[in-house]
Amino acid sequence: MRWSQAFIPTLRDDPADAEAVSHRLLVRAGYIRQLMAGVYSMLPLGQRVRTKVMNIIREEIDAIGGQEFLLPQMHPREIWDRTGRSETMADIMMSFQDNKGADIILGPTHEEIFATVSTELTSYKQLPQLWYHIQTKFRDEARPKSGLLRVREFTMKDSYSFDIDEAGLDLQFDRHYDAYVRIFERLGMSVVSVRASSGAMGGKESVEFMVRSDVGEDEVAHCAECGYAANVETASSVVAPVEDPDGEFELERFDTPAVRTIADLEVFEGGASADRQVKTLVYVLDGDLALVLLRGDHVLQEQKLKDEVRAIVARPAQADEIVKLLGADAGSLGAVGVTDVPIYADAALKGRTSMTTGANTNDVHVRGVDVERDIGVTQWVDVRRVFDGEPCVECGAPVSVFPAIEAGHIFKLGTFYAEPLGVKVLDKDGKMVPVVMGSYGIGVERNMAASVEANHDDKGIVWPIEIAPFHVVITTVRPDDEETERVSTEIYDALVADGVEVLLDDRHERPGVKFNDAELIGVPVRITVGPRGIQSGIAEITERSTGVSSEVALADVVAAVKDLLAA
RNA sequence: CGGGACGUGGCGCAGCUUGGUAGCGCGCAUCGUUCGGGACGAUGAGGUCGACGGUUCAAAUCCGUCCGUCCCGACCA
Repeated sequence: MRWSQAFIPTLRDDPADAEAVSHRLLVRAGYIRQLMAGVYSMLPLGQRVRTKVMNIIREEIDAIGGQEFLLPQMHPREIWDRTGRSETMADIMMSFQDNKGADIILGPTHEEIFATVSTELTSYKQLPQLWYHIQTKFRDEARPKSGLLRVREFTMKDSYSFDIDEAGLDLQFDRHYDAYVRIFERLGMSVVSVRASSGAMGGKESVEFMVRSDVGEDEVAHCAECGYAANVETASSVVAPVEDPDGEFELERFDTPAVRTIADLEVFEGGASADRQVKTLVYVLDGDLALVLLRGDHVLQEQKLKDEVRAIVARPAQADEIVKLLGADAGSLGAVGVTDVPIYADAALKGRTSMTTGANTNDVHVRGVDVERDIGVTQWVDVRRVFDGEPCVECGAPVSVFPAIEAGHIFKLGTFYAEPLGVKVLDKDGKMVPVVMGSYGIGVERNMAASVEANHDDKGIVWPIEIAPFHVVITTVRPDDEETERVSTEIYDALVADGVEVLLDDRHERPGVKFNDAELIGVPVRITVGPRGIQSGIAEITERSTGVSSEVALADVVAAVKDLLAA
């Protein structure tokens, strides 16, 4: 491709308000343009990279036995009603009515549709199966952000495995795990795999692949010592023990005028330090009120709560709901004597005595609380958020908590979809059994952006060779010079004949402009051809990643470049 | 969904307080001089000032409504 004929609209100014480097660079270097919130056009450079990312994924999934499908983007609502997800995922679903008035959903994912196709499986002899497609997904995210990292329309490779039993699922799951590791490696990213919450997906076990990044929206707790890694949505850590005073204590109400927070009570005369208070939260879990108790200095992790009590929707109760239930405002709440709603207490409160908590009367607290004696705990749970530096549950070393981009997510679904959608086969004994499923997702454009987050410098993008839009850029220093044009075209033709993807920068620009643009768009290898070099029979080869240049005899340029690319 | 900000040539912005019919930088076109790390000069093209409504002799500017985009938070496979 000759640059003078290519559409590569590079910009000198950063786009306004771009907070993620990858977004800034992809826009400036002419890869993408925004059409509306969370919806992007791929320009030629972007589409070349996107295609390469998809091909890498395709290769790796094919390599573990995947069969490629293409399922539709429009789904009849009824199918989603059957699994209940038209309810549970309602807030992110894009939908419309066709001209007949039928409800159509633009697929946010494809479990239901693959499961529908799979009802044609009839025998255990047909299993295992591994099906996938690479298709556009629509998710009406409340807040798209960070360019390609969080969008409303995107491409995803999602695969689905079908097995006769758990053992088969485990095998397919492990194969996907390895395939994903290879994919991320080829995309130039180091990932940490973490235990995750499966959220609205149903099923039980899931693993997320996380790329550490300041613009990531998830948080990972990771122990460098033993390798423990979990999304903070499921992570645990060791609780620093607190010594309670010896002896039996009676419940004792006392006035605490104007005390409304844990911190207030800490400094109040006769109060208690945060770790000797019981924090009482009122939550609405799938429509029902419940109390959630934590140690005063601990923070609730909502997803952990949802997982513990198997709730789909959780929200803090509103002020009026709280007063109606407990008779006091937030700030004076306690669980002592409460019997009419479930009480979920965090494990860190177990065995604690002489604690202080609200008395369910405004401006009154109660001390001397023995948690197990005085509170009717329905269920002990682990719902505490993990913080950086706390001891690892596995080995005791301090864990680090850092933000990360979720690059891929794999799930063991079990029979969550097979049951309602009737995916059943006859087993060896002629018995009808539900098929055991897994699902495995990886977002194409998000991974493009994540790769840029991981591979850039102050000059621009530094693509790994496998996904670079072009392998080589030939920068002609004087395109108007006949010899330069002839020599650079010769090199270009020779490389192209060898299957190398080359961009010939024949634009009539000053060299500085062309060098800067080449670096900005991130082409891995640059060949500089100009009259000065031709006179002494050489061209210059520069590696983008290191910036290192070497002068090579014109006759050896093609071989030298191919060596570089192969390395 | 709550809070905040913004919307003016392709891109980045000023002008709005105090109404008088639009300007700067970059980019773009032509010509010339340049040319191994973002050149310079001359000439030129390009704008329903987000939309609709109102006030006014007159609206980018004042008022109202709506739409859009971004940021913080909530939410989120």
